[in-house]
Amino acid sequence: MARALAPAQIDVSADLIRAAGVKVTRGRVRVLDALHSARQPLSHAELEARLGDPAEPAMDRVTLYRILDSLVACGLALKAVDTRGVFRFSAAGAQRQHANHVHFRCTDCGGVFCLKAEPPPPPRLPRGFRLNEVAFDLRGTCAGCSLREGA
Amino acid sequence: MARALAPAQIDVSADLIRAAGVKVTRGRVRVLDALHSARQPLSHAELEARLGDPAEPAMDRVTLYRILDSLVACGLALKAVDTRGVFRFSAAGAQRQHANHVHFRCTDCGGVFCLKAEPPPPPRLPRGFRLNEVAFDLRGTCAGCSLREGA
DNA sequence: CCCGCAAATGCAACAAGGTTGCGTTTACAG
DNA sequence: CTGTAAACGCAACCTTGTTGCATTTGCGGG
Repeated sequence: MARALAPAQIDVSADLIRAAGVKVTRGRVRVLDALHSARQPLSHAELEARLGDPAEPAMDRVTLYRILDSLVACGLALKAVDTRGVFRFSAAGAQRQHANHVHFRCTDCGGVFCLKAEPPPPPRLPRGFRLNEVAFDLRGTCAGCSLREGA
Repeated sequence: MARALAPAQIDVSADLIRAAGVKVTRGRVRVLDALHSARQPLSHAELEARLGDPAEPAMDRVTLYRILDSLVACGLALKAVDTRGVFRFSAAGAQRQHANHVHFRCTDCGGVFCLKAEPPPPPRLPRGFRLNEVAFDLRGTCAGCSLREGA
């Protein structure tokens, strides 16, 4: 799980970027790398913090926004908005592991829990509609919050 | 559809607010009224525009934020975030008609379609979890967008 | 009907998240 | 090696949302 920082991984990101048909720059490689090694979608602020880690020249705020936009535009990253209204970015493909899961969202603490159950088969769609993904989301109160409330 | 601006409707909002146990003010009544007569959740900016319509003193920006927060806090309004990361508010109850529907969201045009089908029974939850609402969301391309893409 | 107090309002200032314009640097094709 | 379009850095700006504080107002009780 905790993979060594082999230079090989950098090449993977670089190759992906090259294959996407855009210029390979250090910034893009670093950002895509960070997205790949993240276990959750990251906000702009979180990415900025992570990239400031090494002695690197700490990339510009605007540049990071533009890099993220370009990665989204060429299909290497995905952009979504969280419950606070902040954009979060993830490496394309990373979210596939959560597709077709059943999720439980706690309306109290905002937590998301993956249930083991398989999603039910989708109903028949009107003519011309093409299905891509199903999300079976249950909303309510999780065990922890139920307990605190009941007390 | 276009209902007359009977003063009766104002009283309905006022009564709801009073029943919720908070002070009845002109601002709250106007806002709740606007939310009730809206067909979709409204953003702060949209509400501000609608309320500026009559010769009313055009309520303060911050006051509108606080009125919305208070309506949410006492359960008369709901707050959600849209794809742009902006908060949208709706009168409580207005969305109930969409709860427990099956929805199809077009990832192309962003449109939401209500399907007639009933949502499948929810799976067994871990101990302590309390279910409140189920959302069976299908994502893909709607008929119109499929057609345009195929062309 | 008036009084008092907590709640609500208005105003100003601030903070975070995101965008635009422009001059400079850099990847990379020829 | 060189030219050029793309990417970058910087400064300024916009929108959305929040905080502090002084003033006004709803409304319960005298």
